[in-house]
Amino acid sequence: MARSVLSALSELRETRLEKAQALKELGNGPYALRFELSHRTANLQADHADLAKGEERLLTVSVAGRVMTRRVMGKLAFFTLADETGTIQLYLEKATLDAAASNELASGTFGQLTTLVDAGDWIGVTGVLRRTDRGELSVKVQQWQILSKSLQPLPDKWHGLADVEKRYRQRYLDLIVSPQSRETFRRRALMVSAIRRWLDDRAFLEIETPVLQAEAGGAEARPFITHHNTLDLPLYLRIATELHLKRLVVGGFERVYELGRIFRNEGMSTRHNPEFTSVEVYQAYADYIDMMDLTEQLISSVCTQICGSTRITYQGIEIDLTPPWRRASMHELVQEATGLDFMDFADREVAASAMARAGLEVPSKADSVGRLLNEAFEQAVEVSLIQPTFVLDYPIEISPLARQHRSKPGLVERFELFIVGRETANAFSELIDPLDQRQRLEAQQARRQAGDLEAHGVDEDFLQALEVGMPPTGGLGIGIDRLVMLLTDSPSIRDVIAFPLLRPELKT
RNA sequence: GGGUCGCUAGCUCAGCGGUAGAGCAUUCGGCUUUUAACCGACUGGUCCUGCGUUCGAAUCGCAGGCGACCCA
Repeated sequence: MARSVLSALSELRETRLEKAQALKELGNGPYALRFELSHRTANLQADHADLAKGEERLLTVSVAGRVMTRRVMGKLAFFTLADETGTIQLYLEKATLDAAASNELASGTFGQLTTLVDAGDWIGVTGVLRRTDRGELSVKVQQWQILSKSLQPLPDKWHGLADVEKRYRQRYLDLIVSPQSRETFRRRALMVSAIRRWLDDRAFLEIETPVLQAEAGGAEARPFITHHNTLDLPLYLRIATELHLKRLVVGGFERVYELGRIFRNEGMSTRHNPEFTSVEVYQAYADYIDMMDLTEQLISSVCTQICGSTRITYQGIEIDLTPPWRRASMHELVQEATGLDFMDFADREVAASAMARAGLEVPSKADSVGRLLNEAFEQAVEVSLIQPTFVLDYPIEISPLARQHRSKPGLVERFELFIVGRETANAFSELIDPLDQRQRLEAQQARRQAGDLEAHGVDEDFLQALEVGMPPTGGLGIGIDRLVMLLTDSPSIRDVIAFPLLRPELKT
C-alpha cells in the first residue's frame, strides 16, 4: 500500500505495529503474561511524602501502569505512569537502564524504551524512589518491561475528550483521560455495595427474580419483547421486580430485596435510559410509614458513607439529606402551589374547569379527579421539590398495587420521594387483599384493551399467590441511577451508566 | 414527536463564498532535572452524507444521518 493513501490514523497504527514486532523480537513482548508488583502509585505518594528534593530512598519498588506522557531529553527521560490509584513519575537514565539491560534478559535498554514505548502502552518497572530537584516523587528505574502495546493514540493529553458522544461510545477512552468520570463509576460501585450492606445488616435477603417473564407487570410501562426458541414463546423483559418479590413474601421470606436491572421500552432523556437499576425492598408487618423511615435511614447512611456528610451540592444547589425529611400529602402540595383543593371536587368536570381557570393544562386522557390531581401535581409541584420531600397519599386510579388508605377514601397508602424535582423512590403499604387486587388489575386490563399500552395486565399466578396469603407488608423501590446522579453531581443519567444506549453509528 | 445547537487532521479547535489551517499527538534530528518539557524539520483531510445555488461551496439552501440540550 502506498504511503500517500494511508490515513494519519492507519499510518500511526502501522508504526506501532512495527514497534510491537520489534519488541516481540527482543524476546519479551509486547503482551506479557503477568507482572509482580510491590506497590501501587497512590500508596507510594502517601508513604513517601516526606522524601526531600534530590534525595533517594533505597527501597526497591515494582509498579505497573499505563504510560500517560513522555518527556525525552537525550540521555534522560521522564514518563508519567498511571495505575488505577493515581500516577507516579518515572526517572529514566540511559546509563542505569543500559547497565541493567546487559545483566537482565527481561529488561530493555534506554534506546528501546524511548523508541518503542509510546503513550498508551502498559509497562512494568522496578527501581528505587527518588524525589527530583523539582520535587516530583519518582521511581528511578533500573529495569523495565513492556506489558501491553497500544496501537491507538490516546486523546489529547491537555484537553481530554470534549466530544460527549465519543465519551459515551468509547467510554474506555473517557475513563483513561477523565479522573472525574473514573470517580463517578467508583462511587457508583461503592454506593451499590453500601446499599446491599445496609440491607444485609438488617436481615434483608437478596433473592434474584426472573428478567424474562411471560407477563411483564409491577409498573406502568411498555416492555421489551423477546422470544424463546425452544418453547416458541414470546417473553418480556421485566419492567419491575415487584410481583415476584411479593411472591417471596407470600412464601415466608419476611425481608427480601433485589438490586438489579429493569428494562422499559420508553423514550430517552437526561433522566431516562431504557435499562436502569432499581432496588426494591419488602418488609413484612410494616406499612408505608415504616418504609419512609427506612428510606431516610438508608439514603442518608449511604450519602454519609459516600460524600462524608448528608449535606451535599448538586449542580450548584445545596441539598440537605439530614433526616427527617418533609412529609406532605399530594393534596396539600397541590393546594399550596395552585390554591386548588381537590377534596372539594365532586367529579372530573368540576376539577377540570377549576384547573383550566388556574391556568393548568387539562389532558383528555386524564379521565378522573384523581388523574387530574396527579396532572396538577406534575405540572405545578414536581419540579419545585428540591429538598427531599415525601409526597403522600396518591389517587387509587394510578396506584393499582397499593393498599387503600386507612382513613382517606379514594386514596392509597403510597409515597414518592422527590429530590431536585425528580422522582427518586416509590413505596406503598402493599395491597394484600386478593379480591381488591383482582378488581384493580381488571380495571387496568380494561384500560389496556382501550388502548393504554402502559396499563397493567392481570397476572393470575400473582393473584393466586395473594389468595394463599400475604402478610401486611411495606414495599419500596429506589432508582439507583438517579441516586448516583445526586451523589456524584452528574447532570445526565448517561454520566452514571458506563455504557448508555446510543443509536448505532452508521459504518460506511 | 417539536425546537435550538453541534459535526473540519488521531485529539482540541480556528476558518463562514476565492489555494484546507493552528496547537498537541505521530515521524526524523538535537538535548542528563522534565512535568501541557523545549528547539528545528516533516507528515497527516470523504471539511458527517447527498442534492441544489454559484464562475467557484468547509462556508449559502434543501433533505438525510448521528449527538447534545430544552420542551412534550
